[in-house]
Amino acid sequence: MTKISVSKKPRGGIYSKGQSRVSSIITAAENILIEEGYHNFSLRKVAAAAGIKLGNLQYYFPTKDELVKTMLNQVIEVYLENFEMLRASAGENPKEQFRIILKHIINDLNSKKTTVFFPEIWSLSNHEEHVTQYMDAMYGRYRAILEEIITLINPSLSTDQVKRVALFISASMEGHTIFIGHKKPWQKETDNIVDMATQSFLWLIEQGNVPD
Amino acid sequence: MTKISVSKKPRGGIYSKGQSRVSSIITAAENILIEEGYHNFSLRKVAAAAGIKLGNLQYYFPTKDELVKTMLNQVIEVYLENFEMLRASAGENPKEQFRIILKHIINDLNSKKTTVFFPEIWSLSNHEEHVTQYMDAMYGRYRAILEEIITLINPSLSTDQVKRVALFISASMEGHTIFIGHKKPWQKETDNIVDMATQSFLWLIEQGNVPD
Amino acid sequence: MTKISVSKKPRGGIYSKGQSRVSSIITAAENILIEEGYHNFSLRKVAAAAGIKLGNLQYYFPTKDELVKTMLNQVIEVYLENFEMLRASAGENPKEQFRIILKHIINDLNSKKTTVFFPEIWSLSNHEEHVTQYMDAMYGRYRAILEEIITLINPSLSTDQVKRVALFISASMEGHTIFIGHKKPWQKETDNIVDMATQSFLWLIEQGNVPD
Amino acid sequence: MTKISVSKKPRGGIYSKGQSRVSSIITAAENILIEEGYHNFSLRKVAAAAGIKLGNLQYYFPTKDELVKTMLNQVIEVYLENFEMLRASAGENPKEQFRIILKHIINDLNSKKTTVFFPEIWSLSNHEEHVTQYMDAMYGRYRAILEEIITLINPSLSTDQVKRVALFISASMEGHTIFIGHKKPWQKETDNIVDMATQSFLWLIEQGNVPD
DNA sequence: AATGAATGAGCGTTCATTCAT
DNA sequence: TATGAATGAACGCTCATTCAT
Repeated sequence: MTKISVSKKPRGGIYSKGQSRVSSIITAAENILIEEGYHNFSLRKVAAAAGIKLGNLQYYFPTKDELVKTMLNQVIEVYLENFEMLRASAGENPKEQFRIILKHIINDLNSKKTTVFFPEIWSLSNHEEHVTQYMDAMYGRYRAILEEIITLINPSLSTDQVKRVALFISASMEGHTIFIGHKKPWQKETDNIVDMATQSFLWLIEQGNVPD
Repeated sequence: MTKISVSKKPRGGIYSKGQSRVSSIITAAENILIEEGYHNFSLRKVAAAAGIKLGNLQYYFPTKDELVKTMLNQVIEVYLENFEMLRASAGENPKEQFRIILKHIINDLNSKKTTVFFPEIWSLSNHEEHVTQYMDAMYGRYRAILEEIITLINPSLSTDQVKRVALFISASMEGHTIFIGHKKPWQKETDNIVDMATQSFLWLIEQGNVPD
Repeated sequence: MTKISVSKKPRGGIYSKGQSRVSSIITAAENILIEEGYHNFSLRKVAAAAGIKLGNLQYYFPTKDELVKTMLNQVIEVYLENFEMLRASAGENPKEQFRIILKHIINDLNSKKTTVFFPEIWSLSNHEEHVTQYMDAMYGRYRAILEEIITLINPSLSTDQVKRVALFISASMEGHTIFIGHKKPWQKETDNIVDMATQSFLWLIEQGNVPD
Repeated sequence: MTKISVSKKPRGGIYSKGQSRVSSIITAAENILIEEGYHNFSLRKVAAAAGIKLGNLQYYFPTKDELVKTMLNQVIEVYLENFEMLRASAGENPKEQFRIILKHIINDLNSKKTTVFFPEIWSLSNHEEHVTQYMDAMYGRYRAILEEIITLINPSLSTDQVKRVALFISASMEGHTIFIGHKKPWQKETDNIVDMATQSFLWLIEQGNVPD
């Protein structure tokens, strides 16, 4: 469960003003990415959104790549932290935990940030090596949690079987982003999707006939 | 099942020269999109890849939008035509048809074109209105086929239930693009994914407990 | 009173279809110039306005210059022909003729065509040699008519005095284009301008104290 | 007598380098406009004339419109300031003031800048809304000065009569630009034009028979 | 820490022109 | 006659980046 860190850390860590600058820049960058898409993402727009001049933005993030990396890392980190917190607070009954987590994941797809950010990451990961690494690491940690719960639900599954079914489940859920996400045509079906997902995935886990 | 057509057709009707130019431009555009991603997609690159000058490309496609629309429409059309042909030749046993179609869809994710194109479309659809329309229409036709087969497998499902389960299945399968697609880390799991998908989706259809 | 002619005549003189093509092109060109100004005047726009393809337009007018020359010549010619017809039908009393002609000239400034065309010609004449020639020839013929009438009104003026006062009068009237022309703020003052012009110019002619 | 100001100011406030850059760009722009005409006016040419790169020019003037507006505003401003200074130093005798001012205005038409700039403005004002505004405001201030003097010469004229005769006089004088301006065929007649203008306009004012 | 200034490259687009059909 | 096809140049503009202040 390796944590990915940005090679050259943004400056201004000590001073609280600089610190807040960095985070306000990241926030601005996230907004631009969400509103305009990566193909319209520019440092000038981020600077304007952050209320600073281009030159100053580039004092904190010398290159565009630096900023994008930091931003993606941040988004992913926050996303996973929330997810891990959720798992920690999900109670003791494994099947109940599973239900809660599925529900949370699927409901989260409705948020604008998730709806827009993830397709950008998927698209970028096909063209930018370092994004691929972030993404794979993210889904690794993500699946790790599913794997834990799956093992609790059906301890007779082998490690490989668990990994396989976790992969199947996580992949299947990601796919709903483009159908029930923010402003997507099937958003109102979210609860029904949760229902069908819980049923069929639990059946797959419990029934145990997973390829080995 | 409306077929979407491009409003302002590209030139090149009378002479065969123009006809082939148009298709070679589209091919070049697809390649650039696949190799570089939409954020690096430029008319100059497409023209170079097509072996013509920029000015000539813009004789056939007066605006970038025109070209992108035509290209997306083409890719989607070919994709759906293949899919519809497959369904037509899939034999008589509904469950067998379902198996074959799932297998085809999931195997298709391995191709570079599918792996790269679809995330670009998903991403673009969040920022460009007309891409949203293309995409929604495409998935509409795509699900229509699934709905037919689902009805054959379990005729006791209501229309709404059929639509719901078709949505769930198609969405779930799309999600695998980013895990088992071309050069993705779990490509070797493709067959196992087909197996798990077939099992769990068939169970969901047959067991009949779909939200209504 | 030299008549300016286009060096290379447009083709299609014999065939009536070709003939009308030329004139419909000229009409289209005039409209584009009026609506868009010379800085937005292009062969493509003219072709579109004429309802033909660019290639065909350039069959009749091989270069942009050719078209512009022909168009300007045409506009000027029609303008002068109207003016000369007016003078021919203006009655016998010289002062009355003068009044009628002033009134006609000034009223003509209200028309969109005159309001827009002439400033374009003035502007172009500062940068394009051949336009200067057209323009000077036009104003020469224009003043010739004024000179005739001025001589009739006050035969005691020398030739130079007549030329001088005709120059002063014609120049003064041209200036009103930008104030009382089509959509100009003082359009409603047109009649009052006619009144003041007639009074002061007649006084200048009759009183006879013109520099010699 | 509203002073028109440019909405989005060009950069270059703090450092003197930027300040002088702005004015050298404006000068370059004026020269290009004068030498080439607006239909040949391009940012690349202006940048080259200013001895800077295109990108740098656009750092100071983000859009072409911005530059053109600023340039026109500047030219007009300087023109009016000179005119107002002249009026302030024109002595006490109203008729003498009038003579001096007419002489100045008409002589100014001989300068290349005036000869070329004004027809460009007239032409542009027919196609670009904001140029119309600049131009109208300019002539408003211009006539205001004439109106003052006219009132002094003949106090019995009503406000409307004064405005009317000022309009007539200023319009008439503008018209001479295209005949006695820089390199125009009648440049040598300048003094005679001054003479005729002074006589006839003074007569019109003093005689008092202005439409009301 | 922040802004000003400048560059060079690339973008989508428009255009006059030439030549083949 | 008329259109199709293609080119090369220029346009206004956006951008990431560098460096001075």
